[in-house]
Amino acid sequence: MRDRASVRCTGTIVESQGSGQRVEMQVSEVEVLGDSDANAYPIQPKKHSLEFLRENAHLRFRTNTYSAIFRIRHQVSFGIHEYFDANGYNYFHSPIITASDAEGAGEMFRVSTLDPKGPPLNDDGTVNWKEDFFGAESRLTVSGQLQAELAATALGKAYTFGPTFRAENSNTTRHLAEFWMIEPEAAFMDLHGDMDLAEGLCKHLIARVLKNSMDDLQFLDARLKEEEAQKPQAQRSDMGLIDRLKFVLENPFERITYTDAIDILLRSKPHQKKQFQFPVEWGVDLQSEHERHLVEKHFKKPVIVTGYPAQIKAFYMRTNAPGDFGYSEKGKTVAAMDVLFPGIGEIIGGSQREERLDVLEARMKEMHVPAEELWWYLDTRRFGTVPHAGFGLGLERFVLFVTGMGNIRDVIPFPRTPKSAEF
RNA sequence: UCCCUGGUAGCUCAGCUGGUUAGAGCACCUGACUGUUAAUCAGGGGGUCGUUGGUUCAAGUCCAACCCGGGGAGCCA
Repeated sequence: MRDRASVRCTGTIVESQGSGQRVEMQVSEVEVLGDSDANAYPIQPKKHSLEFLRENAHLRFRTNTYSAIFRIRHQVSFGIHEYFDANGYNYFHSPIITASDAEGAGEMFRVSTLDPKGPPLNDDGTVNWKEDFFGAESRLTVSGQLQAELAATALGKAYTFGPTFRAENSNTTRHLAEFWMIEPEAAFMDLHGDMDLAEGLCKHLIARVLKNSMDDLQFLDARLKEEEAQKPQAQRSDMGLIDRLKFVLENPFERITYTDAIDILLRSKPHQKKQFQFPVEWGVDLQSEHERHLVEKHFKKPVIVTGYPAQIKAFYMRTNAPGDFGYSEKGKTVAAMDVLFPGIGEIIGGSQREERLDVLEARMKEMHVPAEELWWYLDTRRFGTVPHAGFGLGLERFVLFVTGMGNIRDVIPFPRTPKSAEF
């Protein structure tokens, strides 16, 4: 029998004489169920780098770090259903394959059964997609939101929770090509309700993990402290993992408008000392450095930013009028909201949707979104339209926060990223 | 995709300005010892130095291209 072998032992549990353990087993019989060649087995009984374990993703669950992470991931996933079910939301399955490329959330993966070496061609030399499996160009979904809106106008409250795909060449610690997204959508809900829902969900999930996964959290907390101890003093965070979760749970998220956020940034030290790399002025999108300043330096807690300029946001977001939350004299804004978390940045992006057909169509034209392809979506506005709102929460980003891990590839079992789809 | 950084034994890494047979700790194998739990002691095996090409009498070391990892940025969840 060698290290890492799987065994079945028969014996007696007795009080242990050793330190650091209460009981031990005095074995009378050992059966080797599966031996293991310790020479060939990649995971050694020692501390491995996360990079190395990532290359052995098929075995990394066997380490205490990853088993803790994936137990917590389960708690979060289960808690999502628990929260929405308790609040009257219907779990709605949006499609994974879609024939529309106008969802507007990013580059898409093509789905095809055509032979790439010699696809059927039209007279003008372009590929004849009518010959393809679905009779049209089809792709993997980047968002279930449009379908969730259909569900909301029927069921009242609905949420999707499924895999989502982005073919963006993003190489960061918080992007995946395949990730799991939660997208609630509710009829008769405005942006305030949307924010309440988002904050309520985050807090429910944190509370659930604190309740059900304390052992794993303590392990990850200790792991994090060890890691922090090797960093220079200035980069260490003042709170441990569990303290951080409790803090977020017990304090209201800060809610500010984009216009106020810009004002805060303009008055901030880093701006006055010209330490920001990107310009701060009304109309530009908030960069990571700006979000970090607001969340980690200025407010020191999760922040919800609302009322972004229309030109930097998606076509389906509701245009603000005077008196609306987030309206600004400085330019056209929409009823959008981003929830920003410390260390991660945007964890939720949502909005009240544009329910007025004429306004929506004008906006689509302005942003070159092909209305013909989305005729079915526009039907929600044609036939008994209703004010409604929703958001998208990235499951892995949330798990990142709850586990205190630094790389999104470590909180999904088999990460799919540019140049990497093994296992 | 851009910027920075790295790729040397199974793992973590050392290898100064190019110079003979490339090192350490851990892991592994053999033996000894042991109420051990990061055991200990002695001995042993193990590397085409990311790939390809170039410079040179000589390349792990210098140059170029490419591949892959890590950090940051953009796109966003």
